Amino acid sequence: MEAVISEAVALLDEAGDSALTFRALAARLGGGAASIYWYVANKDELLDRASDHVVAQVLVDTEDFHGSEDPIDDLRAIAVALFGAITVRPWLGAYFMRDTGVQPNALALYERLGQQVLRLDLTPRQSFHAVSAVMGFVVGIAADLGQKPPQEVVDGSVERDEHIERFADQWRSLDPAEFPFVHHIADEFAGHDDTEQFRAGLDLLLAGLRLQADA
Amino acid sequence: MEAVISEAVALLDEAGDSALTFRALAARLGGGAASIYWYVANKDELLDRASDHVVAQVLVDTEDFHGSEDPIDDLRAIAVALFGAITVRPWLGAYFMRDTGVQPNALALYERLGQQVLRLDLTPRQSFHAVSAVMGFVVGIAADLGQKPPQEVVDGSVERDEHIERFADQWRSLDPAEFPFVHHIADEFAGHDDTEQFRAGLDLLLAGLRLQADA
DNA sequence: CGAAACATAGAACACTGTTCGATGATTGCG
DNA sequence: CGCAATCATCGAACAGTGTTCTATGTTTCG
Repeated sequence: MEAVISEAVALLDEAGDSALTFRALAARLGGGAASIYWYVANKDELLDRASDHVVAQVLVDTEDFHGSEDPIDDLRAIAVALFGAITVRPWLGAYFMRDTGVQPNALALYERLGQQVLRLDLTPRQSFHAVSAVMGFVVGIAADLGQKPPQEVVDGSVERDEHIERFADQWRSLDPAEFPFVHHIADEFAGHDDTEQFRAGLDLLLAGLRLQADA
Repeated sequence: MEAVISEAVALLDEAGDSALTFRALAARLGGGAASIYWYVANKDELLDRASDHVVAQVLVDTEDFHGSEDPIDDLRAIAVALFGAITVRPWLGAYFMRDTGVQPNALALYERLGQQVLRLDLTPRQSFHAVSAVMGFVVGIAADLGQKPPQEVVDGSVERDEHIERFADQWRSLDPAEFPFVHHIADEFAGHDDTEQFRAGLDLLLAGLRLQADA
């Protein structure tokens, strides 16, 4: 049983979303496809269990992220850790938003974020909105980055830079009068780092939260 | 051609993500499934075109959202409009994040957000991060709401409240010592409004942005 | 008129999730 | 020990999917 979802995660990690098929998974486990149905009711449950399995690891990794002087620092640290986990596993983003309240470990993570917000001076409604916003932001940005490149860039990172540069060139070739902003940030886009981009947005969100807490 | 993607959008609107199949679409159009391949190379392109088609409408709806006294007000208005469009069409969220830079109308929307940010006093990098953050937040939250209820709640909104209430009850039955935050916000969750929740998070983000612009 | 471009479908293929029924393996117990 | 009951596995089949191929009509226009 543990081997089933463990191998499912491995399969997703190696070849992505579309690679997880009952027959492929069965081949890895050295058995028939129908056998998997003894452990899991359907594919949805398989994905839920796989997601929850890696979220459990995030939970472990963020175990000590509490009790620092500034609750918002803890909040940021947890969010960054979750973001990192989804960045490494793009498939996780897609299957994360669904059933946030159903998958036990996802709920625990939600709670962990919430406990930091509890340390701020906010109304219940404000804290509910704050945690939902952080969670949504992390998942949204991470899923955004989850779009895999066309079919190249499955190897070296040099080609990744080229791919992103080609994108920027495409932007630069647009009409400057009609797309002033795209031109304005084309260079930034060309040399951007995903994690830095995420942290910048997160900091905006947290700055707004701090403003609200200090009001 | 116009009829193809138009009917595809209608199909997605009526019965959701899984209802759009080549055979079902062909039946609606009164023809064979293979005929669709004359207009579109594969299903991915069909979905891209369908997405872009409705984003075009968002573009029209937000045409006048510029030039107000406060650029951030315009930014908020555009974001809310986009959020509304995805709320009405949950399928759009899932297919929105991919190829943001490829689908022309999505790029135009990105530009429209960016032009408001240009009015703020920011570095190119800051404005790049700001627009990406707003875009990611909208899509992330909207996609989060896109998870359709189990299989009920396809009709009256009364049952929706019951469904959400059952969720809240489940939360309330957790161990208060282990889940203090979940208990703290259970009532808020039970009576929450999706749009209000979104706007609250967006306002946090925009407050942080204003802080950065005024610094 | 006739050829070239446009447009349409039916049949088949490979692949997916899923079900069913039969067949082994293991275990507990009288 | 023997044997029934549970646990576990698998092959074969089904319905449904995206996609391709090839053949056939339909329109356009020189």
